[in-house]
Amino acid sequence: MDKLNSQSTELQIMDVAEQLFLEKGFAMTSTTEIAKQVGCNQALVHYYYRSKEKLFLLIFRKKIETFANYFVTVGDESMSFEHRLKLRMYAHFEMFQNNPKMPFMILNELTTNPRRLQTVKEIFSKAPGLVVSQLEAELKVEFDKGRIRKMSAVDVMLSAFSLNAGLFLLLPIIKGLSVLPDNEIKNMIEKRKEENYQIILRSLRE
Amino acid sequence: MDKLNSQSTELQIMDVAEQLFLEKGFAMTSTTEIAKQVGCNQALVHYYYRSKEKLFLLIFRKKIETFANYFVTVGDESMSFEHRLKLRMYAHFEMFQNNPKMPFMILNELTTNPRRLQTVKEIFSKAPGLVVSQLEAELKVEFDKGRIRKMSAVDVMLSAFSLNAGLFLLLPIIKGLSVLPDNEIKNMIEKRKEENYQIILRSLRE
DNA sequence: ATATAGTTTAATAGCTCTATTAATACGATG
DNA sequence: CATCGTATTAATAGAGCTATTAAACTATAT
Repeated sequence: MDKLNSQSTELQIMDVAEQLFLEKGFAMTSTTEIAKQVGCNQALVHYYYRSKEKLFLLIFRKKIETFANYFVTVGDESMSFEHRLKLRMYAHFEMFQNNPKMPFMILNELTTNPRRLQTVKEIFSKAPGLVVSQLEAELKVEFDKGRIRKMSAVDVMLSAFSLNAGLFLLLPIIKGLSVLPDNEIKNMIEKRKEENYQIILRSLRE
Repeated sequence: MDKLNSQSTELQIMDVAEQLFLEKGFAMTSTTEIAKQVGCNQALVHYYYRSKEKLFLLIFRKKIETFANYFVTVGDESMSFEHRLKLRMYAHFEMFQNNPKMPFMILNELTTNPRRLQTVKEIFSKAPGLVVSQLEAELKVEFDKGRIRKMSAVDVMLSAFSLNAGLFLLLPIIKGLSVLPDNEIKNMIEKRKEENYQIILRSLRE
């Protein structure tokens, strides 16, 4: 193995682990495989991170926090409702673009291992219904102006989330079934960013 | 263990396996656990189904076929475009309602184990682009009438799929975070069926 | 009652995985 | 160069898992 790697072994382990956990999930990834891919002894994984679980939680927490942080993006009071909606939708989408495998990892771990919901609860406890009630208020203002139909913030968020996450969840399958040539995929993703915003916007129109 | 169960052990094993595979995925489910939950010896699982992989594939194929079959639902020529769209969206949604854990299982297995894409290809090879081109044609008719904006069938299907599957993928998390009281969940699901149809319909409006 | 086919069990081989331990190599510092 | 802390390795305990095998059980037909 080339030991010319600039990074410390400790960080390399973390990086490789992140890749593998994202790709195949906690259960399907072994510390042996991580070590092999780093090119070091398997004991080193435990030397630095004690246990597979602890190493995983480090990475998982980071992802959840990235995810949670997105929610603070609010936009400016002066902007139109449409503009603010667009900003949010784009920010959400771009977070997934930068972490395309995050949605699957989070979904996978929370579904197969419900115990992990606790971790999420803790991290989200800070800003829980705050975002929802914020959006709720904005929707009410627009509704009172007669600009949009009556719709709950939870519903809007659920739709937006499904559309954005859905694309990235399906991406490996789309690629695998080679429905689209590789070079057009990037294209398609970029188009879906605007499309998803449009869908949410139109779904609100009276 | 009560051996008064009406079903044969062979079928019981299949049923329990289906539950567990749906719940926790292939990797996280052991034949030992299946046997324990059935109340029989672990060797029986292999006696009837040879290997864990073969047992899994039996179940996985069934799910994929259920999924693929939905696509044939077309609707009547005489109906309006809206009506046909509604029929399809509802059929799709109801298939998920009847198999709420199917989306996760399929997604999980195809993502963590790309080798399984082959299985899907085989099953889908029968009616591949047929459904897409069918919808494409219908969209063109409506577009030519000036009733809807220009949009590709793939885009529409991706959106519809994301919205419908998204709800059922998120359900365990929504329940786990106890965002909603248990009795209101059924309510919410039923509302989302119409809502998702509305979203797709509105996304098409010129 | 005995033979026979189909079920079920206990035991275990063989594998892989996590985690630990003790020994060794490395590298900086005094 | 001797020392000391850190990094790394080999070896292995201990657990769980899949799959196989041979023996035991059960029911049914002759």
